[in-house]
Order: sequence, then C-alpha cells, then structure tokens
Amino acid sequence: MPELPEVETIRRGLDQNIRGARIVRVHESGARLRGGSPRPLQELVGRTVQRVDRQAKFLLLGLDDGATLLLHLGMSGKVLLTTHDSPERVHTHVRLELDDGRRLEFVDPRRFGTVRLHPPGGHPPELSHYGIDALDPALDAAALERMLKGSRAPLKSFLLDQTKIAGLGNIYALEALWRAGLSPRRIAKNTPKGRIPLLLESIRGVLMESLANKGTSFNDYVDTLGDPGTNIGFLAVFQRTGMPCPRCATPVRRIVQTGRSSFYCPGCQR
DNA sequence: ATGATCTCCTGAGCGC
DNA sequence: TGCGCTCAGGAGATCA
Repeated sequence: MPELPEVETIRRGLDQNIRGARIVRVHESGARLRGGSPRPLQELVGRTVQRVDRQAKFLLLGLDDGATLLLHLGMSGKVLLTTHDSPERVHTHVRLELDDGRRLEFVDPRRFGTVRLHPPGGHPPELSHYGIDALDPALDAAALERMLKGSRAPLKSFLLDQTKIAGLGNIYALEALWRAGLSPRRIAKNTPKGRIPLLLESIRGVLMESLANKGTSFNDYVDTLGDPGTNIGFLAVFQRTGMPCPRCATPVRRIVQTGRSSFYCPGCQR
C-alpha cells in the first residue's frame, strides 16, 4: 500500500498526535509479522514517545529511553489512532494503549509489515543498506546520473530498488516515468543525460504533489485518523489500462516487469 | 555483484 | 451462492 507520501502523511499525523504520550499497555495478537522484533514489545510499557521520524518507507518512533520502535506497513499495513471504546479489528496485531485512553493500532491483513523494537544506541540495521531518500536535497542530477550509469536494469526496476533511491513504490515510480516521458522498459544506463534533471524533477513532483493530497487511496489506505488521501484523481497512468494518456491520448498499456504491473503510454514514453 | 524470480499473507473482484 | 482464478501501494531470500 504505502509509499513515501502515505508514510510521511502518517508520520505527520503521529508526530502531531502522540508526541509526549506514554505507553501504559501493549496488546499483541500473537500473529507473526515479518522478521519479528529484536526486543519484546512488552518493553514499551512505561515509555514515552518523544518524536516520530521517517526514513524511506519506515516510521521510527523515538522513545524516552533512546530505543526506537520501527514500523513498516508492507502492502496492507495501517497505523490508526483510536479510542479505548473502538471496536476490535480482526487484523490489529499490535495495540499500544496510551496514558490518555487513546490507542495506537498496527493493522495489517497481509502481515507483510513489521513492528520492531530496537534497543537504545545505534541505528536500526535494516536501514543501513537503504539508499538516499527520494526527497533528500542531497539527491541531485549528478548523483542520479552516477546511479543510473551503474545499472543495466529497466528504469522501472531501478526506481523500485530501495538500495539506490528510497521511497518510491509502484505507483510513483510509474507516474514519475510518465511525467518524464521515459519508458519503464528503458535500460537505466541508457537514459539520455539531458533527461536526467527532468526525471529527478518528476520524481520529486509526483511525491510532493501526492503529499499535498495526503497520499493515494485505492481501497484501504487511510491516514492515522482514518481519512483517505485524495491523490488518486491525479494519476496519469497507474491502473488506467486502455484509458487515454492525458498528454497524447494514446491508450495506456499494462505490461508485467519482474512480476509486477507496469502502466505506461507507448505513445509518448520512450 | 547485479538482476530476475520466488515467497510471505489476506481480501476484493471477476467469470462461470 | 460458491468456486477458482487474478491481482494488490513491499521487500527479503535465493538463484543464475
């Protein structure tokens, strides 16, 4: 589900709403989440959330003892702020009860997500191999060119590779390529040098605009307070097979690349 | 070392 | 109504 704009929208909601809250109880469903946690989640009891950060598609809750609660939403994860009398949800796997009666629920039907408590000191190791954040100002055209030069993968796969640029997923990788007029099938190293600044601008553009719209909701993405994002109406190609390209009216085509759908305009993406 | 493929899960939507 | 199939915002492990 969630790519950078959705995760950042959730981060902002959490940072506004749970900073300073103390965790008084932790309830776990017992269902296994990906990878487990280095420390038992019960150690969260008594901790206060000091701040909420984001790196790539991870949420990092900084706690008052220096520990970090790392959340990844996978394909179907949600983080919901609910009240003590909210109805039980089938797929709530972790529920943090806060000192003011509210609850923070990690809901994830497919269980591709992660909830990991990392002890104080050091950086969560799963983040160490991630590349530069797509919105990091240090990512400039020269840096992007260097990375593209080193890759024989199709541009679509290149943009999904979190070890290079972190934060893009299927939606925004494809929307950025449409905006830049580049085919998802083009080999990364063959991207014309002159188009690289446009590609970077396109990546930033789709992410920033979606962020302004609080993310893209299909069936089930909602932010912390349960509100869907409104970016779906701004998508040019994603899940729009057969519909006219907004730029040249050629019907959008769907292909499969490394097992996942790609949508693009064969008329104006080269 | 890079890139493609498989895998982990549940649920929605579709054709029959 | 139900069955079987395909597909879904991700990414770690494995294999060539």
